[in-house]
Amino acid sequence: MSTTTGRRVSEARERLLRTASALFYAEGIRAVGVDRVVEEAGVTRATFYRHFPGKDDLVVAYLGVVHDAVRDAAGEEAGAARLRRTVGAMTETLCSPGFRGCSFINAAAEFADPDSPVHRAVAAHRGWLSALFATDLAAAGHPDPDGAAAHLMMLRDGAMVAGYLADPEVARATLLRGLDAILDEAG
Amino acid sequence: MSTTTGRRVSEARERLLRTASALFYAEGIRAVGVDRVVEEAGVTRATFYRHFPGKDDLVVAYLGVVHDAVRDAAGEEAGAARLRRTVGAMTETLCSPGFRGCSFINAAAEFADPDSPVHRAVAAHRGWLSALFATDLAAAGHPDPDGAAAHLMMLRDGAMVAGYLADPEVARATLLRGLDAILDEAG
DNA sequence: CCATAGGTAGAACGTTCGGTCTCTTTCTGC
DNA sequence: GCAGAAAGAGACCGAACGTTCTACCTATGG
Repeated sequence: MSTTTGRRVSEARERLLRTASALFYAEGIRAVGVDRVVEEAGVTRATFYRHFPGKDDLVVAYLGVVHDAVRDAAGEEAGAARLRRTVGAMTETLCSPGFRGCSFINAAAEFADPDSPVHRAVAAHRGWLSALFATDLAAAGHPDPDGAAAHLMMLRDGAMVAGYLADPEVARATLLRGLDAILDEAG
Repeated sequence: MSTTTGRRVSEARERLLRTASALFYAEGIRAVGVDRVVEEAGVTRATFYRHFPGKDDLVVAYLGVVHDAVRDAAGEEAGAARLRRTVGAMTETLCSPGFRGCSFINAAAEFADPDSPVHRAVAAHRGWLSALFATDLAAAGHPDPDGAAAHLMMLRDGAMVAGYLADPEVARATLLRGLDAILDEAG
């Protein structure tokens, strides 16, 4: 077990990932070069390439960070409560300053090739989220969990876009109202 | 009036714009360089820079082409009919092969700076579309045209994303059903 | 018939891109 | 105290980026 004691899982790697996440989200992925990330992380190029095979891997790691945050916000036990918690967390993010839309939707806009690792990561997250919605809806006794999950996913996507390019408060209220309506269809 | 007779408003310019539109939409704006556009349009760099001050202007022109197409699909006389026609045209696009989402949402993902000409063009189109929705809703006798327009805009945005990253048929049906529900609130 | 505008052709600009390299320093575990 | 991994410093690569340039050709309109 007891692996390298000192700086645990590489302090430089964490700084790299944190810096890249902020930059990619705020300015766009293709708009930010490796130079920028490396410089603002206070790390040398050599160090970057020791931790990541290439820029694409950094992008995938960035999306992994966002995915983990959503997963952690959701929690464990399936049901209407988790659904409200998950969607509630989204509406919080939606209205916070610096919100620039959904990381995954934005990434898919930049990486069109379905075979690209980045595009695959987007598809994986969206598949996971849809499945979570469907599971919770089923646990809440919804007669058509899959259809309702697809519907809810669309509402969420619209809210994410509107939170960036329109009024976040309206987006928040509309998404919450939509969730209530879907939950009303269940028991 | 009678300006240059021959090739009307510059054949080369039109080829440039057509090629750029296809490329930008299919692969992303930052992913496509001037070299690619110029080469695939069968035109030299000098010709490109005689017609466009720079790449940004080409991007804005591309968004203008898309905007014009939406405007033409909408038509003139305000009301429920125009609303159905406009949204109906969107659901057609949504389900057609090669659909890669909304040009404006995708452009905003790549151009984060609100002062950028590209971001401004996105905001302008979205403002125009929201206003069109509100006008039609008001003409149809909706009690809260602005609120309903914001709601419809969110449904549209969600459908655009879902048409690209999820099931287009579901997106189409859900958007159409949402429009009906909103129209039911009116007379 | 000549001026002019729009086109082609293609070299070149400086910058940035993603990525690789060598050399030295620092820290940890044995 | 010494081996070895992790990181710093920074030069370097070829390619692509957006952009500018000169030179020549070819239509038109006056």
